[in-house]
Amino acid sequence: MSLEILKSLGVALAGDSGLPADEIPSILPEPPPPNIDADFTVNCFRLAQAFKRRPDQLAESAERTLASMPEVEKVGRVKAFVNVRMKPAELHRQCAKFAEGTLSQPFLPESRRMRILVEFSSPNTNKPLHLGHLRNNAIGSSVSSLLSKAGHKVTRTNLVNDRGIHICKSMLAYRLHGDGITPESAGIKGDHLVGDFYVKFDKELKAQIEELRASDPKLKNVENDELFARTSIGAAAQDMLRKWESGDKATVELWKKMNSWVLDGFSQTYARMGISFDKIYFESDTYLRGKETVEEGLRKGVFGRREDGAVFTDLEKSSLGKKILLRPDGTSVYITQDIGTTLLKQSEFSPDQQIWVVGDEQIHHFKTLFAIMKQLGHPWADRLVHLSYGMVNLPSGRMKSREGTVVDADDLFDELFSLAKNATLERFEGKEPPPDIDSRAETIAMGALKFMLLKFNPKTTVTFDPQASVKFEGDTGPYVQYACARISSILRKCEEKGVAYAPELANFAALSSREERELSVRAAIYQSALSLALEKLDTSVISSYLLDLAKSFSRFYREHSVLNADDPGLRNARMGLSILVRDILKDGLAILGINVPEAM
RNA sequence: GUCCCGGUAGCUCAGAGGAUUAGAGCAUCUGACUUCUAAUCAGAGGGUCGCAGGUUCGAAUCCUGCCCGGGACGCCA
Repeated sequence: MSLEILKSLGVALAGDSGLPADEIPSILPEPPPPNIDADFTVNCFRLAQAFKRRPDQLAESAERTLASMPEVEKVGRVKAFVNVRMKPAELHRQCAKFAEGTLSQPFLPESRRMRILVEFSSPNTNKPLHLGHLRNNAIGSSVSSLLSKAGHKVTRTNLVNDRGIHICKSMLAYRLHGDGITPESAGIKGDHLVGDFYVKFDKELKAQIEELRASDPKLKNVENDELFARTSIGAAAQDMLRKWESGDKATVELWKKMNSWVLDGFSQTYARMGISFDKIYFESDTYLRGKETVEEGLRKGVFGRREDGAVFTDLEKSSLGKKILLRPDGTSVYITQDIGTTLLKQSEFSPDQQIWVVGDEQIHHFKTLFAIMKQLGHPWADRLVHLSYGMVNLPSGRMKSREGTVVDADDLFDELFSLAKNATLERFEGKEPPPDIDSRAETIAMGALKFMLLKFNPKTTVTFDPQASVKFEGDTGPYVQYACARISSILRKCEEKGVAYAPELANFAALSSREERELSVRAAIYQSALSLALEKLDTSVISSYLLDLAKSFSRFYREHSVLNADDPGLRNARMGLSILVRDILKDGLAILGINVPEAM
């Protein structure tokens, strides 16, 4: 797919280059720099490789070919950039056709569509979700949507980490100090209630460690981790974990109760974010998996056994060193579980590809996991992907739950909601505020938050400044939403005046201004943005694109009136263009998980 | 010690396998609401692209070395 004119160009250039018809590279338009008088640029530096020609030669051929086309008004060339200006009617017709194609059908050819399983979020059930989880959720969810839009069959999964010593910490603190309190009796969300006990445990642990140190000067240089089991509270937590693993009734009951509180809280947070999963795995169900696979690998000689009985694998060849898979006592480690769940997901859904959205501190872990899958001879092992992302820091540094510096997800939602509501109220000063103000404010707040999380490349460690990040002006989600709301408003006004859109009346030849041309071309390159985002698995490409398109629209809006256009031909052409732009903005925002209010 | 990621305007970030005069938002300053919504638009100032070499007609981009920041290299998860 591309502009018709560029498809023809591709055919001509391929003919010159002796490429077979089914290997014609698709040529996507690029916006020209502002000082060049053209609608779009054909970048032959980028195309040179695909056409197996030298950039300058390719550009010369392209220039000649384009100059001979009737739709073309003017062609210019700077080095290997061919700048094209089309006759307005053709420009708008071809751009609209191309952009509509992108909206209405998956942009990957059927032969390249796969079944893909994405795992993201994966929270621990000992504390509520925070800003870091929100970045994970936003990335995982938007990448899943992008993959679907491309034409892949996507399964969204979440592996909830609901067992282990950290869970027992909250449980123990609850048993010691809970006094029968419940989310209902306390009037707080279950995940927050449990999180509070986690913090309590940690405080008490710290105090006990201090006591220990004070009582014995030899402990001065011993790590806190090593002192854990020597505190009464630490030992009790370990004991609780053992009891849980052996199925002790009272322990399991408490665990079930507290976990259900946390999971209830999570569902509310997910629901508010508009995130859902096709399958939720619980580590309490899966944590014993992987052992059989490791033992089988041992029998087949893929893995080795150490003198003390531990099972390990040698990944020296991949320069990953040796990795323990089973401890000397036969118990499994973190990666053993991941081996198990990877195979479980593989057998349940037979995906062609699995993607994990997990923080970049686990890059090494996933390299190891993938190398082991390859050792085990799985043909899909080459396609496993760790989509890693950087931390979200505060201006003051890292967020630390133990120090109370985490930005809580629910609190942030509430804060953004009230800011959005106040901003909306300000705009209705002296007037009756709209009845749907709460839903508007919620849409705007979530739009601002998700856009903020998704406008950066996932790999970068980002700084979240609570003061600055919470704005609704500039490069933000609300800016893009606002462009949509304005278009809706234009269309409402048109309808009120009885001049609803009539495509057959549109005179696209009349759209000759710089703003109108630019807007059409931006709309047409939507697919380029999606393709690039897919290739990089980076939805920030889409955020940037949507900002550009919204900016182009805002400029157009300032310069040209739709409703008061000189004649029906021009008005309908502008309406058609505006509708297309709104549809693209909505479509792109939907990939990012952002809704659009009808009015703002 | 080894490996990975980053260092671009005061701040937060874009700059796809080299390529048209390095971009955007915020912040600062100037201008635009009797008009389809000013959550907007137009404009100004602000950069030795961490440093030093190299490859190239051409480097923020590729190569080497160094400096700075973050992370990983667990029988933690």
